[in-house]
Amino acid sequence: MTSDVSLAPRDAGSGAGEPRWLDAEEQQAWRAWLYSAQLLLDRLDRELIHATGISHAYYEVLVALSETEGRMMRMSELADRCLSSRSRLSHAVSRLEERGWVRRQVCPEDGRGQLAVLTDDGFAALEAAAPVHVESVRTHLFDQLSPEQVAAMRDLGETLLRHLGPR
Amino acid sequence: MTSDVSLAPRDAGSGAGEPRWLDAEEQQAWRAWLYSAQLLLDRLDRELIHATGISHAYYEVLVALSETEGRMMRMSELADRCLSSRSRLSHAVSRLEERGWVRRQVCPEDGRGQLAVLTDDGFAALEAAAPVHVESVRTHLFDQLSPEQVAAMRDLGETLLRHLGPR
DNA sequence: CAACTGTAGTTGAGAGCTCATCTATTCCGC
DNA sequence: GCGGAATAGATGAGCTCTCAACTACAGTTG
Repeated sequence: MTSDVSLAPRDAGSGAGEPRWLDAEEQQAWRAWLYSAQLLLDRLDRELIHATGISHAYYEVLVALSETEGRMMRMSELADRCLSSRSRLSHAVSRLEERGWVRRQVCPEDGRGQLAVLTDDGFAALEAAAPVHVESVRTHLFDQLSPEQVAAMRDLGETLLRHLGPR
Repeated sequence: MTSDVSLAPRDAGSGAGEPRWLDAEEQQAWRAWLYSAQLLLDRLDRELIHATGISHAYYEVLVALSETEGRMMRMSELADRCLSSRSRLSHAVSRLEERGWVRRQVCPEDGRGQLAVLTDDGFAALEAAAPVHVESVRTHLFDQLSPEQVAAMRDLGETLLRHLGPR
């Protein structure tokens, strides 16, 4: 009844075979997953922005950089790690540059390439944001789940990643 | 090692108590969930846009309207159902109106209110999009999961919704 | 080493979202 | 039934993301 695919299935095959509609069980599972994912992502993003001024997307850029030695990374690699398009990352780095948290540097080995480098200010901003973010994740995710549910969450995520992931 | 909270915890409590950092297990679970959720939402959205020109956000508006009798709903209620802000929905409905898929109508019971009404063209667009979307959901989600995993997904989603959900 | 092809990254226009603000209407207390 | 508070929704500026060029360099082939 409450589903995104609850349109009455047409009976005459209209091109590509009969759609494989979801049954009631599947719809409830799908809806629950979709709503909870949207709400959780939204909540984490908002809390991070409210407390630190950094969106989750930008936070991930800073984190990725902070984890490399030298705190620098090629733009393309950084885009991949952040599940971001090159264009999106390029814009994002430009804005992080304006804040003084990242700077660009030509890549020595490849004249086409650019290295994004995390500045000390950027690292400091990340250090300030991390405790806030981890607390959000605890509050809205782990504190709500039993150990078995956490295991199931991991299993689910890894299963889907094997299908969806580039890595 | 590969985490968004893997910054070295400072030992001196610096204001709000020691952050409850994630351990390795938790980080893997969190990463797997986050990446898979982002990739799945992105994939579904793109496939829907590519095949039908409707983004998932707009699709949900059409679906919500199609499920009511009279195919109409108050703006606020529609916003709630779509996990959307009022402003966002107002903009969205304006664009759907331009396409001729939705029209606005003053609410009889409340002079302040507006009813969003799904037009026949809008319903037809939805009917065309639904099989495409359900096939995406099947391919990238249900086809990848065992029945036990589907049950776990539902359980997870519902648990999180009890905490996050307004409803 | 000249021409072609592929790769890395940037840019700008346009679409969608957020936030603050604004208008119109209803509800409530007196 | 009047004045103030609350509610419904719209609007516009600013930011982010996407998509389609576009520039610049690298690698490859003759």
